[in-house]
Amino acid sequence: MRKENSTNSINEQFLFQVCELNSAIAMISGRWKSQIVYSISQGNNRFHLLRKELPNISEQVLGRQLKELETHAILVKQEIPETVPVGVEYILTNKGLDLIPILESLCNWGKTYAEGKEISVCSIS
Amino acid sequence: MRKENSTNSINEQFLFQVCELNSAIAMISGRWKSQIVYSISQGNNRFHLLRKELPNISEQVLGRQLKELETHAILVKQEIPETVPVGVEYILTNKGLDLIPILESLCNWGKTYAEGKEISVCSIS
DNA sequence: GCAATAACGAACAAAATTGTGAGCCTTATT
DNA sequence: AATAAGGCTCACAATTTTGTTCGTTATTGC
Repeated sequence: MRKENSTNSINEQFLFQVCELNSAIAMISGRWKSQIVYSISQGNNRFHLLRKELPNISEQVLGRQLKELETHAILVKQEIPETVPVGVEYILTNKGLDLIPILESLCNWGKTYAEGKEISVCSIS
Repeated sequence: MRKENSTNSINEQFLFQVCELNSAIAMISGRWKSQIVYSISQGNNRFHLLRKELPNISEQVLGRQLKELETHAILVKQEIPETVPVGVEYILTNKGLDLIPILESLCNWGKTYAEGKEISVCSIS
């Protein structure tokens, strides 16, 4: 899927080395990702619950995003024992949980300015 | 460039309405964007300074990202008076400045786990 | 027997992002 | 006269992300 030596991925690697900020953002950007993380933190930790929360997502896309979040160790998949067919729960790791307050501040930042807080420049430079 | 009625952009709109979190992330994701914002906050607020900081970026791409950040009111362009040819400074708005501490926490979050902090799940659920 | 639920995977297609090559304007310097 | 600095823009190509279609496993309900 990824070309190892495209300028695009070379640049991506370069940024990852400049600062972890860039890899952090790469982990949480992606169409549904941060919303999925947030929904799981709210208790929607099953495949079908997430589908209900995100009615427009297709199953393939949801599965793909979950797998990527798992790759980045933001969540883990756990089979629920004694269920047939076997049910699966998605659990945030401590890494994923640490992300929640940051997502909340991003959310508040967005809200503040969407609700009309004045945007200006501080001209004393 | 954007198709108004693609599923992709419908889904994007849907997420924007679910929570400002998603629009916030949309504003800062994009190959060089958060690094540019951070660099400007560190004083690299001219086109050519940013090029020095990001040696692999092309002028076209830098210009495009700056314009998008301007569209989202994260920064503004200001001509420096009395310069010939006219110089341009990029200044973070208060919206952009408010973003900096959030970017810093994201950066720390990334660093913490990249440096090997143990990742685990809290099994008391 | 047929549909539904839960949880995906593979292959492919559509759309979006990112990068490339070239060009433009003005002034100062060599 | 040619080149460089500073700051861009356009059209197009390459790459990546996102979405679609179909198929799978196993069990319960009608």
